[in-house]
Amino acid sequence: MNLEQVRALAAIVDTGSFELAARSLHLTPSAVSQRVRALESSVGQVVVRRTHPCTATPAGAVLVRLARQVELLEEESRDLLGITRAEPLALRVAVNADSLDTWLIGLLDAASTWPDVRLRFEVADEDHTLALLRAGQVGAAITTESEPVPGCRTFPLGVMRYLPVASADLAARFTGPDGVVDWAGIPGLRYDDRDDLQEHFLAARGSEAETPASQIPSAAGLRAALRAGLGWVLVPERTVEDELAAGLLVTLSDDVVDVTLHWHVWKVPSHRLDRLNEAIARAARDGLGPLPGGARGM
Amino acid sequence: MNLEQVRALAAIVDTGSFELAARSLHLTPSAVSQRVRALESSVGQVVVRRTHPCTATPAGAVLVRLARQVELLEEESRDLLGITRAEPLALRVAVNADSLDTWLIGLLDAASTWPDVRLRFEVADEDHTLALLRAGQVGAAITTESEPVPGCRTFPLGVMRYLPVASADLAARFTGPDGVVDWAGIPGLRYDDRDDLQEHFLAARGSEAETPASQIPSAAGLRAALRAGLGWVLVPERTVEDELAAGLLVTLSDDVVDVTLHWHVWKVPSHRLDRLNEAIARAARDGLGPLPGGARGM
DNA sequence: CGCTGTTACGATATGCGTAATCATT
DNA sequence: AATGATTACGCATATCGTAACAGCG
Repeated sequence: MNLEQVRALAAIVDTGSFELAARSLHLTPSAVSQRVRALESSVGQVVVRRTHPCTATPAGAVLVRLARQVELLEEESRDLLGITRAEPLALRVAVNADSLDTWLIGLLDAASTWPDVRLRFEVADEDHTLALLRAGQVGAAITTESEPVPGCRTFPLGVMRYLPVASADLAARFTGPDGVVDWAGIPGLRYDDRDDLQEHFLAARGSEAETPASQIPSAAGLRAALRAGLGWVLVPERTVEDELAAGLLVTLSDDVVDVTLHWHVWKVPSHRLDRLNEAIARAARDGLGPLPGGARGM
Repeated sequence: MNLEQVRALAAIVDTGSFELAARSLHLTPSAVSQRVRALESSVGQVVVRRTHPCTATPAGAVLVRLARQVELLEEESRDLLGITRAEPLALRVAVNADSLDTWLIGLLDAASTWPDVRLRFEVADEDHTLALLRAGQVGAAITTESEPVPGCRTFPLGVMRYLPVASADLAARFTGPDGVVDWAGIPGLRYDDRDDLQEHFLAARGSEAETPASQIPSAAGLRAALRAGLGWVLVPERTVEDELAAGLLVTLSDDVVDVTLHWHVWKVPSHRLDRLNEAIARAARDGLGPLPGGARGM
């Protein structure tokens, strides 16, 4: 198996097209096409879907992961040999939007001092982060599932607590004299159409959850809408602590939603990954709630 | 960094010479020499000592490990793609002689059913197994130290118990009427010149251990010499259970030497390594004593 | 019809083998 | 001297680029 050809495949999946891949490899599109052709004939399977953007087939995903892991090993060796490359290595990490908006910010401070890596966060739904990891597209992922992934190490990060909040006046408008919220009537907000957390919350409260919630796929936008009284939303506790204390926002219920987050990462020996693991664990310790079933470190 | 060149280096270290490496790569010695030359000029360091046999320099060791780990990843990908190569992959493991003679035999039964790997045991002194692992020469090692190796995973295996034994008549000859053994007088046996276990045992008993022990670097030979009454020796308990029960051999003291063994293995995602880890853990569970400080699984 | 991937074909250059040379024992 | 690594050199072939072609939106 020719690893240069595998690299070409990875570049295509990275850039999304043969043309951009050729540019990044300092080659012509023709050469890239020929490399992929040779690779496909050697493995006997189609490795890339010629779509826009180009995507890896299941067979291609295996090879993409191979390319990335070899790249990591190679950089590790280069470090040990004292050969420093000009460009830092890209570490792709799949995360959910809420994490990136909240506790992962603590990681960025640490990461800013790493000269040899460039973090590439792929924001995805919690379910989809695992798919990206399986596909070899990312080297690590934050998930809600602790189900292990082949070739990966897993450790629990902590609990992210969501509170049902709304602006004080909106809450007052939809709260009865008995202090019970009219869940079916109060307008909802949500980040994107994959946000099933809120639907579960509503379903558990008898509301059939067909409430057409406003959709604002921006953390800042969502908070602004929240403050403006456009609707209620389940948000990470940390993001609204100040507003709650100031009385601008109120919780609609004492119930909370606790989501346990897990870290999955390639089992490849790399000090870059080790350092990332440590920093992630630290950021989680600082920014997430403790684990439910007794403390277990990494 | 050209991985074909790195492969050539690994082949040289494997075979011990440029010529044999060329044969194994289906090339001429000239081509191998040129590859190494190109590699050395690209990393700016000498990677192999032109001795007999050829050995890797520190820089070369880094690259050899890279080659082996990439090979493992590549095979893993090939498995996932359903491409089975003709020749199984060589997994190199550094072990101490005693383990290979005793509890590791249980592993061989399991390993015989693996069509895709060929185990290559490198027998070495316990201290040297770690060196082989660090050098990238082997992918896993059994050691007496739990000190972690960068890029490796470690778990404890269990305790190997050594008994001081001798033939019944030799024991009788060097045991006083008070039942105390004349450690300074009784002749000793040992496997090889690295066997410091016995010297420690003697030193702890006041004997200054300059006893010129007979040296028999063969497990079968050592046991034959033991039965023949040539000397006493510290041997793994399991190897002499039957003879002790039959009264052919006797223990010279109730004191035992317990050595805790540890497993170190590359942190590379490979189902071959995972399977090996499991089998090792199982063999250790069956063939070694339980861990001293409370049971902790892998 | 423009965009992007593929193919045909000529050009080049990487890298091999042959054979002579050098070093080491 | 013999063994094994290196080097000089010519050559083959893999691989690239150019340019024409094809599929698709």
